[in-house]
Amino acid sequence: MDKRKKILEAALKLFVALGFHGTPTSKIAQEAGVANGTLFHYFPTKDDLILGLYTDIKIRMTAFVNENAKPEDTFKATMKGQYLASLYWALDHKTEFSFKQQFHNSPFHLLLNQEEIEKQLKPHFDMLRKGIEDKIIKPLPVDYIHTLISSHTFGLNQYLTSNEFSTVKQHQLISDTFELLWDMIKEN
Amino acid sequence: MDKRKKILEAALKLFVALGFHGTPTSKIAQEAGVANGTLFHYFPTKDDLILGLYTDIKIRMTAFVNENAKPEDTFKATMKGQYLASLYWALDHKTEFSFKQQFHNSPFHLLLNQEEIEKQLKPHFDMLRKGIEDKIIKPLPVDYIHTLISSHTFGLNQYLTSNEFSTVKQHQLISDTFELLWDMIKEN
DNA sequence: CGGCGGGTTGACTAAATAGTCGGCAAATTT
DNA sequence: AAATTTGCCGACTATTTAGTCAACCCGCCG
Repeated sequence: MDKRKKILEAALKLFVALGFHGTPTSKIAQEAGVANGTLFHYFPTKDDLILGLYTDIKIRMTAFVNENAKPEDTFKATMKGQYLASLYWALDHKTEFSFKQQFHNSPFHLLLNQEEIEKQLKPHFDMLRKGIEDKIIKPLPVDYIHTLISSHTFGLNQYLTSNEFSTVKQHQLISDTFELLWDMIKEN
Repeated sequence: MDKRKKILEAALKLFVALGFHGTPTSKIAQEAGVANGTLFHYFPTKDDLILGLYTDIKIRMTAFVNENAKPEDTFKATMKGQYLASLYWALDHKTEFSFKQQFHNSPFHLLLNQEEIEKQLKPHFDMLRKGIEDKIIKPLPVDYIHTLISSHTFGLNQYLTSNEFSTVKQHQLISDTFELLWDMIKEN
């Protein structure tokens, strides 16, 4: 039941293991336990499938971060909340995270609507701008700060994924790393 | 002349534009102005070609960084030299950098020899360990520091690539960013 | 009951693809 | 000059692939 979901799950697993073009649609259908035609019923082309999978993951991740990162009283606490939430999501969804990474670093990311991306980023940028106005963080271009934060998140995630740590230690490391990041951008 | 080189150049260009499996060997041969069979004369399989291209780029990059980042008197200056060199290389070789990124984030990176990688990283790790011993930088795991630095480099590069800055401004930004990074890891 | 329609099937096809192979032409060696 | 090697060619093939389609199943409504 819910074959669309099964297809997406199978596609995720295989794309991460074999790459986009390395995975034939027939194998995806097989892995999903679904006929070949059914796949094309839900996703008219392979590109549609890849893009559909990306948006599905993106939506689920954004939902998680929004739920778990409620705005706190201070600017720093709000930022930390978001930082922690996205990192924990990535750790709990390694395959999804790996897919996202692969997608962003492939020519497929060109299929994305640039306007759409900016719209999604706007709240975050607004928050950073406010932090600058209030002289809490350094007056750097917001997209620059954003790039630094996200690559930082990505790096830490890679480190945590390639080493196996206890949950406690992991939490400690994430928290400490946020402090490093904060030192980097806070106004002195 | 030097068909091998022509093949590598064509492969680089097409892989970045179309993805690994999105690029047929026939198109690579055509773009290189070389017969189909010639490609397979130099690279018995497509995987060999991808791996060959990766090592070729890696070698050229390492050579550049080693030349341009001579050990300076202070620890910080040495580190800054390396940081600048790799960033300038990336900016001067955008396509190569993009390929490297795509390669690392694809299942192909599994073809790499893990031992080999560690051997290449050793000098860098040794340097960081010395910095810790001498109480110049914070006593964090060296592979952790390394991950933070490289993701940082990657992020900055992405930022510089997606915005067009003047050379002067670019240099300024790179230098400033190193200071941010340095503040993050230096012992207080 | 009979017919309607969305979801599902899997055999099928037209096109594309990685890799082969027999041979050629220009160096290099004898 | 003959023989051998080497790099190179491009037509060819066996296989794979994305996508099609006619038929089918089954719940639902008139």
